[in-house]
Amino acid sequence: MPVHNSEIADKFDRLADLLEIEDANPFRVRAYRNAARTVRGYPRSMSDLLDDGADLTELPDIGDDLAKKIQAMVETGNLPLLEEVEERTPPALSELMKIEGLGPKRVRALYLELNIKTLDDLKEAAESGKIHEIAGFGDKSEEKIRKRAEKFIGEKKRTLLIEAEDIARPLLEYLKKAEGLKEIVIAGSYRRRKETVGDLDILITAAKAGTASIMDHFTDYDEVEEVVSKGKTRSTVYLRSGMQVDLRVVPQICFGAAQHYFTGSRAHNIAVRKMGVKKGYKINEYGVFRGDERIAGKTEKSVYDKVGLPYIEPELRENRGELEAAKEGELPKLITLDDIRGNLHAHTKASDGHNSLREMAKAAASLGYEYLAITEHSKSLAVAGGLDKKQLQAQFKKIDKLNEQLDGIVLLKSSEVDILADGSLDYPDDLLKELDFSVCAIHQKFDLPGKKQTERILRAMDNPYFNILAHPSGRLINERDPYEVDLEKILEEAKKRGCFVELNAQPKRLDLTDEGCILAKKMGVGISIATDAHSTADLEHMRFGVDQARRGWLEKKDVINCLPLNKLRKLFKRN
DNA sequence: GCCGTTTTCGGCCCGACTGTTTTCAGTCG
Repeated sequence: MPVHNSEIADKFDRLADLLEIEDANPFRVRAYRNAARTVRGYPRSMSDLLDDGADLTELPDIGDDLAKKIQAMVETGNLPLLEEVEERTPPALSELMKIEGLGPKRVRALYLELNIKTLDDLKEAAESGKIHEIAGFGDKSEEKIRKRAEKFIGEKKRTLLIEAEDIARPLLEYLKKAEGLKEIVIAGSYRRRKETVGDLDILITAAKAGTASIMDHFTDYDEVEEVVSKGKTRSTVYLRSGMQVDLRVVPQICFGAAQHYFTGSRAHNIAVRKMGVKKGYKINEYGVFRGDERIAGKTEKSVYDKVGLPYIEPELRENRGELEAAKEGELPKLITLDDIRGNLHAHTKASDGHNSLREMAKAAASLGYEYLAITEHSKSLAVAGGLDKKQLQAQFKKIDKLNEQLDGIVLLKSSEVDILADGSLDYPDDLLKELDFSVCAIHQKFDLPGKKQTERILRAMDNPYFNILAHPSGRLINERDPYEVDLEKILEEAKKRGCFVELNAQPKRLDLTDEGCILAKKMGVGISIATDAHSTADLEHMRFGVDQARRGWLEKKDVINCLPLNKLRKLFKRN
């Protein structure tokens, strides 16, 4: 079983935590964290890169030493240095650092003074009142640690973007009523449209700095459960939903610089600030400074301008090559929702959807689409009301009839055809021939070994009536891991065969991932952004798909459902 | 441990808030 990038990154992160607790050189610690970030976010697996004979030191923040360590982990699964460090410093200490308010220094103090090694040790010490006796800890610290250790449940789950929107919307409306407020924007990963967000970063500008009344208004919000910190320019709270919200208030003149700063990503910001340093500037949330002189910061564009770059869209700000592309004038012109001309994956009552053909058609037409494909499940997927041959042909007749009555939109005859365990398709060719095109997907046997799963999909693509591979990883965010599959191989073969890959826009799927999109684009495989709608309301999830596509650098030309219908039909004819 | 238009050593992004402090360390983002 090949070692995943995430496993390598986790090991580096754990090593960084433990070294930090040991009071190692902070820059060395940071080097491991940077490497973890690079590896975790890299679109191809380290194992594949090494197979191809790639030089890992060409990756950002990976030097000779870390390249060797990565190679060792790929080959043996082990990181000997981590094991060595774990011999002398209890591994569970890195868990304790996840508790709010406990960093390396305090975890170290707790360990050295009270021999606290685990969460249980910590709870016990807090209960018995031993903690406040340590130098640097007082009654308040002890009480906070006691409370937080008690309800600590480990890794905090990130929230789906669509759920974050539901939390943010009423909060935003409430905050807008604050006195003295000029502008308000949600920054952070929410603005970068990441598929999940860890917290909400809200930025407000006010006529004057240090507007205490705005902070009071914020912490008075009736969903606030706990105020973690509260200052003049920055406050943090937890809402009842569990969502952490950070609010920052800056003067209006700093809006652009602050927006840039709080939108991140961290890696992108650090890289931009480094570029500023080279030019003799200091960049922070208040602006761009040359010495004491403030030379930019009113708009984000002015910040980029000072480091010699064009404006970079928030979705690209991950330090995944956007700065280099910007320098070269090669930034993509990102796709927008308006570029979408149709939707190639939708269900009706005939299988497991909630609306009729006509209702779906009308809803799609009202979104301005030229076409909507009806893609009921195929016969093997009985749990989802899969259609047999007769039922499918009956539905096609209905579609033909409805198409005669519809104006401005065309329903396409399709099906979400199951890819069976052996790689064959769930309908015979003579039936598949009747489809305008097919959307093919895996719905069972998720746990095949990677090689078999990949072969299964390749075998399916051999069928000349295979057009689009739906939700290619099968993952459900926070619920189900992706199945083992060699995406690069699949994309390579899809390109050869004239097949396409879906970016499923369901907020829980968003499958392809952003990194998958980057890879598909690089390999020249066309993408269908499709909602997999099971109701008329689901059709509007298209915007999440477009968000993800933008994070994946996709342009209008990379997305097949930006084409008019006549051109799209030609794409589906395989020879 | 990484990195280099200040290039193989000597730097490494930057500011706010809290608590325990008498001027700052630790933590966080």
